[in-house]
Amino acid sequence: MKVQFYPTDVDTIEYQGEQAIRIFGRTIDNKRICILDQTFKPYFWAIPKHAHKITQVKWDISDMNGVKEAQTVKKKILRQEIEAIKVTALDSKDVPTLRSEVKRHGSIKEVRESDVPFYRRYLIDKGIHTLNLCEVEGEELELNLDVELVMQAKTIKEVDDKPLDKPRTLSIDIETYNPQKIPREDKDPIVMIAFAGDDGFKKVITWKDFPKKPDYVEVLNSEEQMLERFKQVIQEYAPDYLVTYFGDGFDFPYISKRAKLHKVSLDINWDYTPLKVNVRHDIPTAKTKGLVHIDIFKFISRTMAGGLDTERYDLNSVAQELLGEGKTGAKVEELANVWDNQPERLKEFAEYNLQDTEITLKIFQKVLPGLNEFVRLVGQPIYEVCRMSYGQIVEWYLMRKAFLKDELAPDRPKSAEITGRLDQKFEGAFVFEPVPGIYENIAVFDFKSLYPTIIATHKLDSSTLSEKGVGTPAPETEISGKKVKFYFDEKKEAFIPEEIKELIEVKGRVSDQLKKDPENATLKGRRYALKVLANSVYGYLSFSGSKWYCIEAGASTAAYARQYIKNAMKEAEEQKFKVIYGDTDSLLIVLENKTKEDAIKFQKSINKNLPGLMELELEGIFPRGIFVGIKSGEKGAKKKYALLKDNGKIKITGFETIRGDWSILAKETQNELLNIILKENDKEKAIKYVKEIIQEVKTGKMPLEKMIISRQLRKDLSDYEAVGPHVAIAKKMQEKGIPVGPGTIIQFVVNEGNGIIRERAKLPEESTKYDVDYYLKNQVLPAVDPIMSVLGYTKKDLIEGNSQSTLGDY
DNA sequence: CCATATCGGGG
DNA sequence: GTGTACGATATGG
Repeated sequence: MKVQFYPTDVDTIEYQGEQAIRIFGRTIDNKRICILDQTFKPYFWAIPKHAHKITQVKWDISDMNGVKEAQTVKKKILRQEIEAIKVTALDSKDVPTLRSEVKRHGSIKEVRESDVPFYRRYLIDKGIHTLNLCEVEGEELELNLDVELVMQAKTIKEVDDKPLDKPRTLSIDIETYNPQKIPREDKDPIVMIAFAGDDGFKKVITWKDFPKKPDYVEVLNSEEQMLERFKQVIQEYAPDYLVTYFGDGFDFPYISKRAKLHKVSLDINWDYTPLKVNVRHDIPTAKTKGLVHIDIFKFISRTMAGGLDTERYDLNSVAQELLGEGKTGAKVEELANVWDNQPERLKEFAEYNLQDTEITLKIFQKVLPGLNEFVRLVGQPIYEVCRMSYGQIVEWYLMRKAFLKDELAPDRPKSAEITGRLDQKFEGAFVFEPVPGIYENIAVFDFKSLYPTIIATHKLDSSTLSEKGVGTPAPETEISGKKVKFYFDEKKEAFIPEEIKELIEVKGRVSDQLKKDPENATLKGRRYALKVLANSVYGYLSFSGSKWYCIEAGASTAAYARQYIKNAMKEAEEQKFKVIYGDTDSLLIVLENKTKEDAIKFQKSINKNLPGLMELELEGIFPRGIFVGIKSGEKGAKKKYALLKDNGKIKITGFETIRGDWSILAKETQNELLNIILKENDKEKAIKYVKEIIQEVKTGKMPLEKMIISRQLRKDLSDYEAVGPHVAIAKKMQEKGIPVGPGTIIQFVVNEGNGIIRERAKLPEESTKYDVDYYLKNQVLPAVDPIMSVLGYTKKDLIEGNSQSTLGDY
């Protein structure tokens, strides 16, 4: 029989005594399907030291244990033809031992592609992209799986590149008992779980009854029963995708732990095995089989981050930006108290819980076209693509391209190799040191895809890297302090530069299509995915873990970039523009008595002389901007400025009070100050505002809650060697019998008195008087001083309340 | 300066 | 899973 289906997840299982490929998906008539493919065999490549001995080596390998077959095949390494031995193994489990044995053979130089996970190899070789329509031919099988159809594949192929467009999706979210804010897995139960489905399905399950229950609420008798029901709801809904916001890091580890305590088996996988939370180093991931767990936070905070303005990636901020709506209603800090003492208010929390799943679902649907494009480009399962770092995205994209071009990929470097690479540092981007100040009418220019266009235009990678004097020299640069100059032979065929060139060209075509259809989400996602991929290749070339590592190309790319940006600056100055800043690929000039047309003329004059795909763009004209100094001196800090946009929003770069370990006081003050300066352009108001704040701090009138600094315990108290303020407090809490442990957030206020900080740090409720000096010196001044010194005020001016003595400096 | 610790997301 | 991988920044010594 023949069936058309959309594959959603692929892995390997043991079947009939050997490793088989297992594909889960959804058929075109909407059934869940599982396909087993035993026809595909694992293989890797062995490269002989001497080409003339290849036949003998091939026979030696054929005789090794676990070898199904060894053949010589013409392939390419760095685009040069070679003869390689394809070693086909009987079973993928045998590959690691077989690989070592082949490596030990005296006439073998190296092995390649021996570390490609079996199912990834399968997808690449079969030309199958998950989510794209495929056709399988084979027999129906009887297996105990939670799907409507099981098949054993004879043949399988991709038939269309239109992806599964309406996956059945269920979003989930838990609420936990939280007397100490961050809940403790072993002590604090889950009190509610919400679900939202793409067909409008909504449900909240809990285990405490309360009045005025909405219809979607179902009350169970205990946490244990709620967990059983949780499982059931998922099985009944039978989604393709199970979507969470930070489910890898919170919901699933928590659910897993609570289920274990109650001895509930979370067998929601389509093969009836339980959900598994893998912890590698510090980072947990929750893997399901069949249905795919998509932690949308992971994808948004990593891969989409470059396309978003938000500085924070909490659900509310991301919803604000992507949906234009945020969270409303209950305050989650009150949940523990309401659960214990005010069950009549639990309705608010059921609504809150449901809202989180609905927002998560909407965010997922909003970013899905983009995510789909990454999956199509990378060609690996969506579960993995949405968790990939940039390095992996590039690497698996290149792996597919390498296969199509007969290029043999190197194995990943071993740890000794990685350590060696990490020690090699090269000179990075050029950053112009700005003169601190406030500027008006700032024209911002950008080299469009600077690094990718340099790599493609000058053909920089290991396939063109040549010895001294052969080919074209890249600009001189430094690696680990040594001056070096590399040569790249542009006449040679280049692997990575040609792939980049193609990416840039495809992106250009997508941009053209977008001009005709500007709101097309698929096209927007495609353009973004292409951009991210192209921009990541530079990092990939010099990333210590990469297969196609080439520090010479990385260092030379940066060297070319410095040359281009410096030349553009020089040219701007020659055309009598005032350059105020430049960083990597951008150039900021003030228009002064010139016009936008002059700026465009400058841009054209640069573009006339740029080779290949390179291009300078005018990003826009910003009405006002501030550049701050390093200390209160004259030198400008690099990468630390704020620009006022046309739409009145402020684009902040490099100011660091966003982190939670600053007090609210520092954050609010800095924000308000930037607003006064950039929007209102009122220096008098700025100094007045800062002085008022400082005065309020000095006189002790600032509310204590604005002084709270939060820090989280990350390990058991006994494991701390260095005792920071929050550790000291936690120890005291423990002595009093208050439970503290990993995850507990310690809030403290630094109080007046003698001794070092940790002796004066106290819990907010035990604090009497905050330490004026500490807050001025460590919170308020670091936040405002760099900005105020631009206006000509020294720290002294701010603290002593003198008049603006050094205004002349400005 | 280097080594170690913390944050982020979640409640 | 044909494994062994966060990335950036602050603080302590």
